[in-house]
Amino acid sequence: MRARDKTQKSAVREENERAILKAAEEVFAERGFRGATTGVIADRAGIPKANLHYYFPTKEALYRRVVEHIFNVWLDAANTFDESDDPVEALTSYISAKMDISRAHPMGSKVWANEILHKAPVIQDYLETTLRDWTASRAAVIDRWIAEGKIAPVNAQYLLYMIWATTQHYADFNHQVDTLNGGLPLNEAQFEEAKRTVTGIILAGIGAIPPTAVGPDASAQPACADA
Amino acid sequence: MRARDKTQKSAVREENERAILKAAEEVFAERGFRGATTGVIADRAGIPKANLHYYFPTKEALYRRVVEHIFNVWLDAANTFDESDDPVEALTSYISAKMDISRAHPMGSKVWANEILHKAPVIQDYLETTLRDWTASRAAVIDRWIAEGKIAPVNAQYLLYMIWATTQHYADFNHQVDTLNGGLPLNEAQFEEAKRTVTGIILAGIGAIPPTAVGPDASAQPACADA
DNA sequence: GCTCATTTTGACCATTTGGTCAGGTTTTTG
DNA sequence: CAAAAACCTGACCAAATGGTCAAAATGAGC
Repeated sequence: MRARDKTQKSAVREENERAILKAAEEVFAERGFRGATTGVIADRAGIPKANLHYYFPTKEALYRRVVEHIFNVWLDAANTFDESDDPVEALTSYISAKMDISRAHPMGSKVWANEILHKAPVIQDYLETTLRDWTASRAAVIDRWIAEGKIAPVNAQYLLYMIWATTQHYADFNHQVDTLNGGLPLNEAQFEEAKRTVTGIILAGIGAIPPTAVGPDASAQPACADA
Repeated sequence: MRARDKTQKSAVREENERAILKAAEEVFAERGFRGATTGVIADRAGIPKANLHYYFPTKEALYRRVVEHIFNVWLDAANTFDESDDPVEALTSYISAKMDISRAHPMGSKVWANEILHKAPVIQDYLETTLRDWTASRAAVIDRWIAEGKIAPVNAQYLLYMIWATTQHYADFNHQVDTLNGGLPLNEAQFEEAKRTVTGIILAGIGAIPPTAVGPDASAQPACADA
């Protein structure tokens, strides 16, 4: 090819980068940045190590691309928060989206966790810009719900942390969860129950729904706790 | 010394092992198992690397000791769960203890998180014995509270995960929490509010207390959510 | 089929790192 | 005090690993 549009990637490049990034996400998640070796990543992508370095000059550049991709997936899920202005609907869909990502995309969550654990050497700027802005604006939404009497007064920031921690636990700590489940991954029904439990406790915890009203099939007595 | 009691450690050995283990916990937390080097650990402990290897023959043996120590700290906190048979008291003291550990002992939590993230190569046996037993017995307690009508029916296992995830978040993700707090660690008042928020949402979420009744100073209207 | 950019790869290198070892010093004990 | 045990450490080594490079293969456009 003589003069390709510089923004256009050749098919082979596209395909190789995809394979490398997929392998890299797995290996970085399993072994951390230091524990991951370009040799192993290349093997898993089915190419020689020297070829990997042709596409990604350094291990750090590759890692950066992986983390950026994960951050974008995370941002997509974050948008479900805005699907409704009703706290029950908004939080239900947000929690559901985050739980689904934990199940379908656990490697990404693990890479993120690893990065934060090691003081975010690569993504500190994201934390200070995009994440900080997102968090502040959603905290404002929650504060408005409180002002409108839709939910009980709780600290919005710490509520968000609670949602993040709980949903991501099913990705980051899935090995522990699996072990405590007899060594098997949660099946579909178990995972749905976990999702209902998390959603129910959060929503009841902020007074958006009565306790025990977990899930749409909640027909039990409305149960005001101090009755 | 000719014939020291084999279970008795000399003072110098005691002191050196202590310094090494302290340094090791920090370095393993900051850099993970692979990222940590015996050289850096020795430096931070103030001894030559060869001396470290005199006390701990291999890096893995040292790591194992660190993880065992952390597990014991964790078990101590776990006992606060049994201080009372009242769900509000028991869960309040348990959550409080776990939050305090996250604040005072974050390195340990991070080492644990790292280990689980990497599929627990060293502590799999603990997960399958001590942790599994502890979890099952406390789940039974929670189920009894449900049967006695003290709390709403929730899945005990997933409730426990929620408590672990939320409390440990303040240790494992403290860098993210700090960044979203303007780059500064949570001060005493903020941390206490986080603790109250977590406790309040959990307890209200399972119908043990009414929403908004967060903390002992809750004198606001009792507010039954569905009123 | 010629040209030239792109892609591929085995061989290689410098650095890092876990761990060893021989010989030394200090402490305990009889 | 003498011997034995415990402790200390600089120098060293083999393996692993991130990255380079030169030479070869490939393929698009003329």
